[in-house]
Parts: sequence; structure tokens; C-alpha cells
Amino acid sequence: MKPLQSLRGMVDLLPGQTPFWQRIEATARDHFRRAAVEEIRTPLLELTELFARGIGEATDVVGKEMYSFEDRGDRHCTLRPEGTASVVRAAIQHGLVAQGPQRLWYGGPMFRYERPQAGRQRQFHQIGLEFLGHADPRSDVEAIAIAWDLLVDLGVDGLSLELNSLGSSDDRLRYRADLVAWLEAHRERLDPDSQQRITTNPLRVLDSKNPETQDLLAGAPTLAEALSGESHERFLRVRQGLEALAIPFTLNPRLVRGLDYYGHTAFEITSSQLGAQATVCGGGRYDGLVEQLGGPPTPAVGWALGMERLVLLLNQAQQAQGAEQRPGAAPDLYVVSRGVQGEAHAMVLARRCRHRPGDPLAVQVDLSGAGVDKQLKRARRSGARWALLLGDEEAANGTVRLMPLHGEGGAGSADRLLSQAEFLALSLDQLNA
RNA sequence: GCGGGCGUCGCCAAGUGGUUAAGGCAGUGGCUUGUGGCGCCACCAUUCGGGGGUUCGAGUCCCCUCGCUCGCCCCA
Repeated sequence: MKPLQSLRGMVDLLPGQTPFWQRIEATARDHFRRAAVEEIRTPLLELTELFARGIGEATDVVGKEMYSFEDRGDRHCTLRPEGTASVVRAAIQHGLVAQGPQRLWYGGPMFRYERPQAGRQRQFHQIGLEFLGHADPRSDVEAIAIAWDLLVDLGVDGLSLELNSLGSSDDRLRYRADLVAWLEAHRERLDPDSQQRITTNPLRVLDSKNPETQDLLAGAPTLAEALSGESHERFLRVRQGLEALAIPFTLNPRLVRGLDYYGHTAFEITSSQLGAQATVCGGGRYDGLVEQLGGPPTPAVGWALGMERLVLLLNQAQQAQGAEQRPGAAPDLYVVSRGVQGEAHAMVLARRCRHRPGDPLAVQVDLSGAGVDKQLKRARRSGARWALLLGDEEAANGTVRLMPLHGEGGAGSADRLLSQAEFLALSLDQLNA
């Protein structure tokens, strides 16, 4: 029988990798706590309509990337492709937005049916932040600052923050008309992809990777020129806020986000050290979404960061430092035993060590029944700091042999014969002595 | 959905038409029924992702398929 494999684009996280994930999660939690942001957890499965209405029918995410199916009650269900729509739905459903501004974060798996490549999988993980009910440009600044500080704290370098303003929906409508007219006038000189997008999503043409198209675009009307005085003023205040916090950014007038709900501030944090999928964190303002999903008019801003891409960067950073990979769950103590009495004794002592008051120890018991030298070899490889040797003699007279595993160590010279009670009473410092 | 590259043991990896599929790491057993990063010995792929074809003969050539990977599109 052939062994089964995971589904394409669905990735197992093996023990060698999980410490990176735990570190990111712990750091994120800490930053959110310090910024008074509360966690919200929503279902992985939602009605398809939520995403269709929230993200936009015409977007790629909704048009071709959703994991959708009908359940046994003929409901149209979709595995969430992003977090914002669900969070907004939950906040409306439970009256959160009616209770005043909300500062929320979430984390977990998202699903998009795309061709996997570096930094992109079908099941991937995001951590996201959503501020609901704040219109002030300072909320944009704070949201971005939290993301920036988190990434910096994780030790990721080579990051850059790119910023743009998409203006109000009126601004965009006006600009869109101007842009389409201009693009139509230059249609023959555009690459085929961009020609397509004149009708499907003209703003995206600005983002084209075709060099000739980019050259041509130098003469196109810009979004910045199309901003109303009010939008312009708002964007200025966001920029000033970031400058006041000494968070470096570059203006990118071509930055256009792919989900329909974004307006005004849009930003991405990218890394030069990733492949083609260089965006680590992306977000912006989405003032119309809450109302569009049936809630009261509520301004909002948020972002999401891609865990896999962050893990990629942390891996690279570690390799660059040549850091040695230590077992993630190395025990303090490795218990080696021999003989019927000794083995029984080992189980009892291991449990006492794990549950002793004061300094509980992380203990691994060798369960192989192999010879003592084999067990000691494994003890060393486990990364444990000490080994405990237990045989029938020790079991009979209530003693243990304690052996430090790292450091110089001559043959057998360093092990200590202790009574059980003495051993259990040793503090971590005394163990090292 | 569209391109490019790749698929030999858990991991790394030789081998490019002629059979006995190297080697290293890890693993298991032993030398050693109780003592340290070793060392030595043994075991560890009837089979080269899968299927079909060409050939006297295929891991090696051809076709199909699956998977991985990088890129496009798009996004975190």
C-alpha cells in the first residue's frame, strides 16, 4: 500500500521548524498585549457570500482562488481566504462595533487555491490586526507602528515600508475614469496583460512588471494628482505621524492593493531577501467594509502578515549567523536505567522530577531497554544537561548517579552518587555545581 | 490557469544503454547484560515517483501521468 501524502500546497510543520513559529506567536502576543489589542478567534469556514461581498466579486481571490463547497445542508461554504471579512462579520454579529472602537488581532490558517511557489502555499498562516471605529489618521500610524515594531523585534532586517494613498472612493472613481481614458489612448503600446486589465482592473496596470509598460506609464495621470484636498491632507498627516515615530518609509505611487475594500492609506512591508513573493505584511484602511457587510458606518484600518514568509526570513537569519540547531525540546535531564528494579525506579523518579516544587525539570526517560552505553549516547544527543543513571543497586539503596553531559568530563570521574532525597532537593544551580 | 527546472533509502548523494544500484549521515544489532563526544564489525533500495513504450538488455532513451520546485498571474 502506497503511503498517502498531504494535499498539494498543504504543508506539515515538523519539530525542527515549530520553534520559529512559537517565537513569532509569542512575540506577536506580547506586542499586542502591550498595545492593548485583544484577540478574536473566528471560524475557518464561512458562508461564501461573506467573502464575495467583503473582498469583492471581481478580485482574483474571490474569482479563482477560493476553496468552496456545499455542505450537507446545501449551504455555500468557503474556507477563509483572509481574516478581515470574518472579523468584521463577527464584530457586527455580536454587537462589538456598537460598543465603541475595537482593537482586535487574530491568527491562524487561511486557504487560497493557487499554484504553490516560494512563500506561497494553499494553506498558509496569517497574523492580523484590525482597528474598528477609528477614523483618525493616527490610527493608521499606530497600526503600522505595531507591525513595524513587531518585525524589528523579531530581528528581521532588510525590510522596507512602502506607502500610498488610494484616496476616497470618489477620488478613485474619478481617477479610474482618467486612467482608463489614457490607457485606451495608448493601448497598442501596452503589454497584453495590461491591455486585459484596462477593463478588469485598470489600477493594477500601474503595478505591471513589464519594463516597457512602466516606461510608458511615466506619462500617465497619477493617483496622487487625483486626490481631493481632504484626502491629500489626510495622507500628509499619516506621513507626518510615521516621521514623528522615526519609522522609515518610501512613497510608492504604484502600490495598489488587490482587495476591493481598501481606500486611503495602503501599505506593504517587503523584504529584499524573499523571492518573488516579497510582501511580509500588507494592509490599509477599509472604511466602507463594515457597512457593506450590514453593520453601521464604521471606519477601520488593519493589516495581515504572512507567517510562512516571516519564518523564511528567520530561517535565513539563523543560517547567516551559522547558529547551531539545538533540539527545540531538549530536556534538562535524561534518565538512563537498567534492570527491572532500576527501570521501575526511573519511572518514579522521572515523574517526581517533573512535578517537584520549585524547579520542575524537563525529563526524558530512555525507554529503549538498550545497553547503558547506547543510552548514554542518546542522552548526549538529546541535548540534556545531565543524565541520571539508575540500576538495581541504586534502586535498592535509594541512591542515584548524576552525570553532567556537557563540559570536559573525564571517564566517569564527574558523576556524583547522591541519595534520592538529596537529588530531588537540588536546585538548578546546585545541579550545575 | 500558463511557463521553466527537477524526481535514485528517513536525509545528502554517485551512477547517462549491459546488473552486484557506490558512498556519507541517521537508524538497528554486536564488540561491552553497568559509564562519556570515539573506534571497529554487521544489518539497512529485488529497485531508481507511477504507468506505458523502444531495445537482446533501461535508473539511464521516448511518451503519458503524479509530485516537488522556481517564475507569471495574484497576494500575506
